[in-house]
This record gives sequence, structure tokens and C-alpha cells, in this order.
Amino acid sequence: MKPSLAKGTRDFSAEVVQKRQYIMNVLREQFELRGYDPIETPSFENIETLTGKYGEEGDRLIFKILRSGDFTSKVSEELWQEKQPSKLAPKIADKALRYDLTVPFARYVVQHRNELAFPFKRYQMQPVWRADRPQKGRFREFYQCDADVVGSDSLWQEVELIHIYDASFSKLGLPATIKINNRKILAGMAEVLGISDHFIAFTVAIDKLDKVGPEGVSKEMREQGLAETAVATFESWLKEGLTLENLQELLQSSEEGKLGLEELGFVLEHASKGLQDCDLEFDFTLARGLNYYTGTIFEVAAKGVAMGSIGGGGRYADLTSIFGMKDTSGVGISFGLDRIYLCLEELALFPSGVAKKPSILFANFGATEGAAAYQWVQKLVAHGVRAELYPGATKLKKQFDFADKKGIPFMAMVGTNEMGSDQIPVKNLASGEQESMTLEQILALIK
RNA sequence: GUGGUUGUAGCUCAGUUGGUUAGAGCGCUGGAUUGUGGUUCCAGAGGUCGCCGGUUCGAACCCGGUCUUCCACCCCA
Repeated sequence: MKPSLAKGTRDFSAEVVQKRQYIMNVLREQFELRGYDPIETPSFENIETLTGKYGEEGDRLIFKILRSGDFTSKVSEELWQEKQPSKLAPKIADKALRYDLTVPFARYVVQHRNELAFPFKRYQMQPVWRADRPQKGRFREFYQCDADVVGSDSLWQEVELIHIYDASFSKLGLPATIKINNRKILAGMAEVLGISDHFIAFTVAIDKLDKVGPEGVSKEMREQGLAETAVATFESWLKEGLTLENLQELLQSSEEGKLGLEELGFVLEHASKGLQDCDLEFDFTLARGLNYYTGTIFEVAAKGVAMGSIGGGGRYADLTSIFGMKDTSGVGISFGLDRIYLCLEELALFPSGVAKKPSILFANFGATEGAAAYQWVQKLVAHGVRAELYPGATKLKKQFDFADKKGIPFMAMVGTNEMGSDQIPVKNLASGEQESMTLEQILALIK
């Protein structure tokens, strides 16, 4: 059979893996500096753990895993005939690949609540899967790097997370804009407009403002079935401009809306101090589709690259209650590793030397010479130098080609003449220069 | 899920209005070159033209379906 990849998946070559590890190392350092501990959860969960947490669209994009054994036995003849995927799926699939890291984390917290110290802060860097159609910066398997804290409703957590975003992107040399909003402000707007029962439809419409403009939003609101008076009022709001000052007045009659503004004010005040290379901006159009968010919401866009969001997150006041643990508020952020990678690549921001380390290859001239060369390899490795012996005594051309292809910068020759010597010829493959060197000289050259 | 796009050697791509045996460059293997590569020269291997079906005397080329690639929408990291 012909080898091929499943749709939306990729192989990573050594160089790509090393660059990805570089990004993860930067993030890991920032997470750990702020007191977050690493955890991992399984790549698949019981299907009930995941369904219903991400909205209707999200449920459709969850990869479901067929039951083991005879999966047809649980399905009645009538159900087959109905051909309703939403009804049939739970019968034939009992597990699903994780869709994000937040919901499995909530499950983890509830299950381990007696062992954890709250507020519990964790980070997690693992792949997630979505049955989406691939396109630019969108894959069916991709990595998220999340930091979350559960068990504190303090807004200082939001402030801290914003500073993790800022420090990480600054360290990566990738300037970004952190957009922030609060779902309570959106809820307050819906309340004042009298469309609280169409809240999701309202956020979907408002989210499109920068893409389709004010007229487009009005059109979308009508299509979503929102009352004409609400559409008209919202249009007038947009004309005035939905600044924080204007919202203070507009949301006077909504307790929730006022609370949202208060929360946002606190976060903006404290988080905007001490930012390095990122901007922090209030954006009332930011909505986010995951419906477990209840307060602050974030989204990050890289500057100077046309790429979807490279990070997102927010506060979920009650996600754990689904799993039976009440009154436990959480807040977290996510870094989209794959998109950050694409941005760094496009802007040529990877530091040189990320992908390769200096190392040395010992040419193999035969059994006895090889044995002598291997002694040198052992000594160098003991000193922490990446060294290896070419395994076969093939013609030197092949051995040189191998070193070139692998990006090894130095080659050492231990032949019959050098077998008893404490000096061996070392060749710099880029320049072609060759010099006889002692162990100390080689160590100095490579380190 | 909707619309468009792509698929020919390991890689990047040619391939005329449908016409004999499908090409190039790079790479690969061997040789010129038995302990010093990158240059040069010679020789060679490598393809059911994504897959299935249809039209035709004849299909890489036309038609239908399907899978895949990339892009936009939806949604999202």
C-alpha cells in the first residue's frame, strides 16, 4: 500500500521538532516561574466528559472513537433506520479524543480534589484533535499549551495570566495584541437590549464586526431572529462607539453588565502596568464560541502576520460543577503552538542554533582503527560532546556525505598512523581546514 | 457542513487540438577515484500519470464519482 498521512495531520522532521521544543521551553519557563505545575491527561476521554461543553459546533467537531467489540449490538433496528448521527453516535461511540485541555483539566480537578492544594495552578502541553476541515494554520491534530488556575475568583489571576502571555511572546520576539473582554458585559448588553434569551446568537453576530462591518452585523442579527428594536438600538450604539465610557452609561440598568465593567476595569488597571512587547486592548466584539466562559475572556493575535488567533482563554466560574464540584471558579489561557510556530517561521524569528548543536563524526577505516576511534568517541561523550563513530568502514566519500547531510560540522580521522597517538586530525567540513588536535583542543573547539 | 482548488519519478515541475515506447532538473546507486567530501564526467535504477468508473479505434489530457492538498465561509488555536 501507498504510505500517506491522515487528513490534517503532519510528520515533524528533526529540525521542526527542535524548533517546537524551543517554543515549549520558553512557555514552560514562564509557567513554572509563576508557580504552575505540569500535569498530563489521557488523549481520549469518556465521550460524556466532552460532549455538550463546546456548543453545537464543537460537538460536531469532536473525534469519536468506535466502541470496541460488536458496536452494532447496542443499536436497535429503528435507530439504524432513523439515520440521525446525533442519536446514533452515543450508541456506537463511547470514547472521544480530547478537544481542548480545559475540560479534561476540570475533570481532573474534580477527581483529584482531595489531593490538590487550592488554588491549584497547572500547565499542560499536549495535542488536541478536532474534526475540522484543514486550512491555513488549522489542523486536525495540534498542540495547545495551557495554564489554568482553579479555586480562586481573584482577578489577580487574570492579571497574572496576561503577564504570562506578555512575557512569553516578548521572549519569543513575537509582538502580539492581547484582546480582552468580559462575558458579563456582553450579557449586560443583551439584557438591556431585551435579547437575553438569544445571547449566543447575539455574540455570534457581534463577533463578526471587524469582518463584515456594522451593516453585516445588523444583517446577521436579523438572520439570527433578533427583534428589530434590538437591532436598531444596537446600531445606534455602534454609531456612538462602544467605548468603556459609553458602556458605563448604557449598562446602568444591568447589574451583571456593571459587574463586568468593574471586573474589566480592575484587570485593565493592573495588567497594563509593566507590559513588555504586547499591547492589551479592550475589544467589545470579542465573544468566543466556547460556552463555558462566564467572565473575562482573552484572545491573542500576532502583529504583522495574517494568522487566526494564536492564543485564547477566559474565566469559567462553574465548569467543575458539571462534574459535581460546585462554587469552584477557574481561569486559564491557551497558547496555540502550531500557529505560533508558523508566525515565528514567517517572520524569521527563530534564533539561529535552535535546530542544531555542534558535534563530531569519527571516520571508520576498519575494525582495529574503528576500535581506536570509538575510544575517542567515549571520551568526548563523557565530556558532554555529541560524538559518534560512522558504523561501517565504507569509502570516505560516503562518510563525508553522511556528515554533510546530517549537518555535522566536524569530522575526525583515526587511521593506522594515529592509533597510538594523543593527537588526531580534525577537519572543519565547512571550511575544509584540517588540524591535528588533542582531546583538550577538540573540547575547546566544540564547546 | 458549504464553495473553490490541487494531484505526473524520492523532491520541484514540464507534457501541444486526445495519437506509437510519459520527460527535465535536483536527489539516489555504481564507476572514473583502495586514507580526505563538496567540482566535473560516464553509466544506471526509479512511474499501474491519486483511486474507481465512463466516453473514444485510442485518455496523463474529455466526463462523472471518490480520496487528498491548499484556500475561503462557518467555527476556532
